[in-house]
Amino acid sequence: MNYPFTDIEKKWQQYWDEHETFKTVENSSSEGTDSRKQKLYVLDMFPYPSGAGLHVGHPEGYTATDIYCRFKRMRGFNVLHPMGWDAFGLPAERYAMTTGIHPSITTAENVATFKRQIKMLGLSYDWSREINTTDPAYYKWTQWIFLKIYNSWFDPAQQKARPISELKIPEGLSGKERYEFIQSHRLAYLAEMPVNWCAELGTVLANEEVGEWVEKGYTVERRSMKQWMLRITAYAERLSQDLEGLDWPPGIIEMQRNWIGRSEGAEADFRIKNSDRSIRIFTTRPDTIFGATYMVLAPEHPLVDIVTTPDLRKAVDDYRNQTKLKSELERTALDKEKTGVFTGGYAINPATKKEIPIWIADYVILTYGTGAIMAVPAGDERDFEFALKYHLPIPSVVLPPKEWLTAHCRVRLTERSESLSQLLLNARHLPPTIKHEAQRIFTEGTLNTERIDAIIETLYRYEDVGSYFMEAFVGDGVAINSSNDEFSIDDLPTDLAKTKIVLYLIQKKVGVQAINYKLRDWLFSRQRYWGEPFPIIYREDGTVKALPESTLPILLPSSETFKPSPSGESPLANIASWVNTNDAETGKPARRETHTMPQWAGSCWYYLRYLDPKNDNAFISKDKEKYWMPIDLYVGGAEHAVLHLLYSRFWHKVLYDLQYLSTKEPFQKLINQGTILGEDGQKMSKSRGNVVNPDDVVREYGADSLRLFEMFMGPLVDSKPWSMHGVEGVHRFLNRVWRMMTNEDGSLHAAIAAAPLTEEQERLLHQTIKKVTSDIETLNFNTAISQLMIFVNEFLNADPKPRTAMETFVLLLAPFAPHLAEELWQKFGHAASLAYESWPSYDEAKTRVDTIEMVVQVNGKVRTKFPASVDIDDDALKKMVLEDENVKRHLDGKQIVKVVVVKNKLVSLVVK
RNA sequence: GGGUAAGUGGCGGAACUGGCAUACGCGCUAGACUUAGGAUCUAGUCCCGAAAGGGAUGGGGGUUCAAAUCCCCCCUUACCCA
Repeated sequence: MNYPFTDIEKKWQQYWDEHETFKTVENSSSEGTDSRKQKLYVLDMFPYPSGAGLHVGHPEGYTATDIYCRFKRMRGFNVLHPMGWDAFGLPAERYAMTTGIHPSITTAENVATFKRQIKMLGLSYDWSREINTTDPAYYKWTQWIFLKIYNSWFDPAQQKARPISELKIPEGLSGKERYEFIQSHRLAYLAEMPVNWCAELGTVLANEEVGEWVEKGYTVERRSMKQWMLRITAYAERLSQDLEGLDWPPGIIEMQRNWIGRSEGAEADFRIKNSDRSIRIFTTRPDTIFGATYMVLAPEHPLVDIVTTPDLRKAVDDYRNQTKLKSELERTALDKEKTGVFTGGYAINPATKKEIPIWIADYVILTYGTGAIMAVPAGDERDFEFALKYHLPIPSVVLPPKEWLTAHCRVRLTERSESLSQLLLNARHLPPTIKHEAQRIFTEGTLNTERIDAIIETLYRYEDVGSYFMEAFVGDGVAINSSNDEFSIDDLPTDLAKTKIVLYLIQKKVGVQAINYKLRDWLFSRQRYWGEPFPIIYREDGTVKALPESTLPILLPSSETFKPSPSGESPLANIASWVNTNDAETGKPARRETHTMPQWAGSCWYYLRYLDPKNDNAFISKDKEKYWMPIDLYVGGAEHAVLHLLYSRFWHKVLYDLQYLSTKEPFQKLINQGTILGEDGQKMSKSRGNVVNPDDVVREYGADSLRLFEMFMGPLVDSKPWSMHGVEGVHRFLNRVWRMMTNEDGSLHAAIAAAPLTEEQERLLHQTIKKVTSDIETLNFNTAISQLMIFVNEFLNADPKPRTAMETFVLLLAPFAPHLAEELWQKFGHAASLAYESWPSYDEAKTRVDTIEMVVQVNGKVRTKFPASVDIDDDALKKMVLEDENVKRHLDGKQIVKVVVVKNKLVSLVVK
């Protein structure tokens, strides 16, 4: 017989709703009430309400935080635990394009489904704080934050954002220059950037979508367009630095670091031959500059037009067109064959003063570094490969260690061989003396390892690296072949060589020390309908004007047309009545910005809005922010390890700099729940047909069983496969709990009585309290549940069942299976919900046993076990050990060399 | 190719700072109750062995009285980066 979970769950969900059991109020000390309560902000990453509804992956994290919150409430914390909807986004828009149903309608439906499903799980959210990023009352403030970002600049001296009004403007700038100076300093700025345009789909794609459509055979083209950028790179250093104090999984911190990709190096100018222009490059290895035998510009680099000679114009243009079709990933993949074309132009290497050819190649990316590199084929894998392919010289500039040379030499010099002789004859650049010496050693037959090493080194020093070695040496070594008539770094180890060459470049005014970040500025425009409109208009003269705060929100027009225009512009561009407006100040006509913000925008700050969701006057009140922030626990999928968390941290820091927030970082502690795989161990997906729907599970076994199983499967952070049998297992457990507590007719079990606990029962009770308490604290829910099972296995058939033990158990079970626990709690005669009952405490002394099983090892093997009283003194114990028959048998005729006693665990004898 | 995490029964997993490997659950086997069972209860369940005993935490080596746990090498898987 199943316990009546459906009725119970419905009943308590209704109770919690009606009594607003989980509604949270601030209790700042000024209000006086509950000021002793410590605040706790526990947050789930809010979902995108897709049409498919919840899958069993969602409840994993939600249940974990719910258990934690319910536990903490019972421990006297003032807990904030909200939920909301990240509801702007592409799928709704796509769906709209095929069905003609407005995204706001599908979104509302999907939210309703998600909410129903989440509510059916009995999660203790404070629903009065529910937010939705598509709600104008919400996105009003998203737009407001954008204005704050737009109206700020980054002061490098103070390393922080400041209001644009505090920007110092150089004297004597004309009106236009002045405007451009200001625009170029804003944290939000317009720039010509490539978008992923797919003509067949008639839409622009997000970077992460490109792969999917290209695979399906569509052509995705890079097309340049003026777009909004956010100057996140200004914060690169702080975003990297402030990871330090966070309680995050080390792997995630590492991923953020890699994404920011800080690298130290130098920038240097290479003058273009027959021109007064020069090409600026960034390199992490300025010490290899003497080995730069050609340059490579990104195909989109603005100087390409200047350096290209008429005869090569066509080849260059063709190549540039091809590049447009490639994604950045394709371009930079190491295993792809490198391609490029010569422009006909030359530059002067500032170190060697030699003319070197300028190429373009798609493996150089315009937005990384300066979009141009000095190619040092001996010191960089990609340059090496490229130089081999196009027969460019590969001189050595850093001497690798011996082992590297031997391992990577193309010729095996292990013995007298034709190859060596051939090698030496072919070597073109060896100084004659060395050549003779080598030949002599060979013919005289005194070729030993040492001499071979010397020959290999000589080849490396004087010959073309590509001819004799298999790859580029990218490590640190000693500089060679690196001098000109006024300067040398020869014989210096890499780190010193770097310093010295940078000083030289600085002195010559052709270079500077520089730090580069892989992080790019954030492309913040989307050519979409279903997103936040920008509070921006363009005046007739082309200048940008930010709309005043008082005009917010700028509402998304309720258009029937969602398709983008053929030009790749946003669908909003088609709505003339919306686009064409007036500048309220001058009354002159103006056009609205037709791009919308990316989905990340709303999720960048949602955690703040929960604190003050109804505030019409501010995005958040200072008091509330101060009371609740930072977030004490943030749980979500690892797929957001980089972008969402980075973008949020960036916005947070801007708002912090502008003194709207009191914390530098939003998410103090972060946990990534693992993926729940299908029953077959594969990722759950419709196409594999292994998707588990939580509705089915709840109908069949109840929400408490679903919750319990998701937590029992294994550690929260691991990925693990689903198992219906496993759900049945925990469901059986809940049935046993029910039978332990109730009679057939549902009344409180007859055996429950005010009886004293046996010593054993008492110990198990206290051990259970202890284990469950510490396991919830550390989020080890699987082992907490095991302990609850052990308890039930013991008490199920006990008679009498001591009432205190039973009531305590209900409280321990409550965070995991709250519906069942509430129902049982009521059966015990309690009128109110147990949500704020105080959590059971335990007595450490009562968790201890007084006899333990002592293990005796002889030479590392367990030979016997016997009961011994706790804390027995060593001498008495030894005596017992030596009297033991089994031990005697193994000691027979041997000497005891050593005795190790581990208190209350074991005795280990070493005998000979 | 680089980085990170992980590899324990038929399966999910447990084992605190090195101290009885396999808790808890699933599955399986036998039995009980039942008209019936995909309900419930009882017992058993790492491998070899009749037993004594021996072996086993991906593989190999090391440190130690003692290693799933610490160190070195290798293999495999997952994720991230290139």
